[in-house]
Amino acid sequence: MKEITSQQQRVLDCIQIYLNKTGFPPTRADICKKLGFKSPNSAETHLRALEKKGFINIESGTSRGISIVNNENYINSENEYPVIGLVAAGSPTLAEENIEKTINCPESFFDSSFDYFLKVKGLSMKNAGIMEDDLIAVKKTNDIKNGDIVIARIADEVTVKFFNRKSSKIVELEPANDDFKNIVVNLEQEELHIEGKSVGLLRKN
Amino acid sequence: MKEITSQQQRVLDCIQIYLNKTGFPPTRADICKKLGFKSPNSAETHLRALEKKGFINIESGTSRGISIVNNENYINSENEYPVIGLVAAGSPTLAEENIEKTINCPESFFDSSFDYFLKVKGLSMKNAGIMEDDLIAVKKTNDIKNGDIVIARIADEVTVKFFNRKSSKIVELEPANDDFKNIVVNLEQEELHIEGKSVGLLRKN
DNA sequence: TATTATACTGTACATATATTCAGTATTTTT
DNA sequence: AAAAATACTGAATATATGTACAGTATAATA
Repeated sequence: MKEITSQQQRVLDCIQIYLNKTGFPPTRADICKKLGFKSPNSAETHLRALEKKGFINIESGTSRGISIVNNENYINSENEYPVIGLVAAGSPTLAEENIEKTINCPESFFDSSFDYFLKVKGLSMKNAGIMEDDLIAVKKTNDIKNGDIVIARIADEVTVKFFNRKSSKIVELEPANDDFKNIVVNLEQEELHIEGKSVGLLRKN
Repeated sequence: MKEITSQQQRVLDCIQIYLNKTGFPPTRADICKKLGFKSPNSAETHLRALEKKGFINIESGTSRGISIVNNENYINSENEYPVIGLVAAGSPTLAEENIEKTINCPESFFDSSFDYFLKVKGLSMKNAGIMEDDLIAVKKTNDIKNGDIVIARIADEVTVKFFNRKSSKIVELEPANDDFKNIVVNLEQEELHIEGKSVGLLRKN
């Protein structure tokens, strides 16, 4: 890290003091007011210099987008995961690829990483403990083993089922409910898309 | 300080997370993007409500002029919740009040706040989609309605069941599995402790 | 029953703000 | 001696942003 000048130090201090006082960073104009500059460009050039020397980060195009570079730790592995609605999982139908809402959840929440939550409709996986409106944590992957719970798509019909490869050509998608039948897919005749597999489940009640 | 709603908690969490990540507060649009709102006014009204309740300060006319009010209650949005093992939920037996591990989870994760995760043994609640090793989010409360899934204790036997008050003296604890029978509790003869109720469920697979 | 609080979408607009360009001047580095 | 960095003023502008206004809908409260 390059050497800081006394004026740049004043600007850096000013940012820190402003942050302590208000909880958010100053604008260029705020810095000018505090340090007696008459042009916002005075602050701007100092900020650029501080950024170049590694004392701060500036988020371009963002108001008050100044952050003081702190030597260490951001323990931040938080993310907003989208919740996508599956219209009917009983007899599989069209999936609405609409984000209903998002859920904040640590990245390491399930044993494996995942990409989104799928809201289940229907009871075809009832005996696997997957009920209506449950949220399945879906990981987009093609690494599927027999017995995995997969989110499968045939044409534009999406369904949640157990995966079971019978042969190189035949895959069976098995429900966990006696009221539903196995879906036998002949890969030579139909195209089977595996959207992903379940790595966890979330229920709010 | 007034009570915060779950949506307001999500907004508050969002602000804290954004602050941790960037070093400055989010705009209304940032909050909308993170939480899936489509109108900046959604964020605005939540912010006004949070300000009114004393959780944040808003500097009027100031971009990103949000600061979280420093209070003891609100440490962080995230918390480590203990996972407690329930030895056998089939025929209810002793509960090991040992913390197996902890899980990091936002406070606002379920629709209601909760106190710990209970790891389920047995399949007595199978038809309610509660399977072996599932984690039930338990809220310690005595505010129980018929149909709630409760964590009940009779003497030192703990079990998860549907709650059903039959009369002032009789409570039935109902399993969700035909292989199990109802537990009829005569409150005049036996002491029934309600440890809490289920407000959510978490499964890792 | 009326009212308030909550929880949103959607549009619009004034202004807060970042940022560029054009200068001037001094100091430091190459 | 030339180039680059520092340290400013001043004006201009595109856009980032707060915020008001107009709706819709549901739940809680008085």
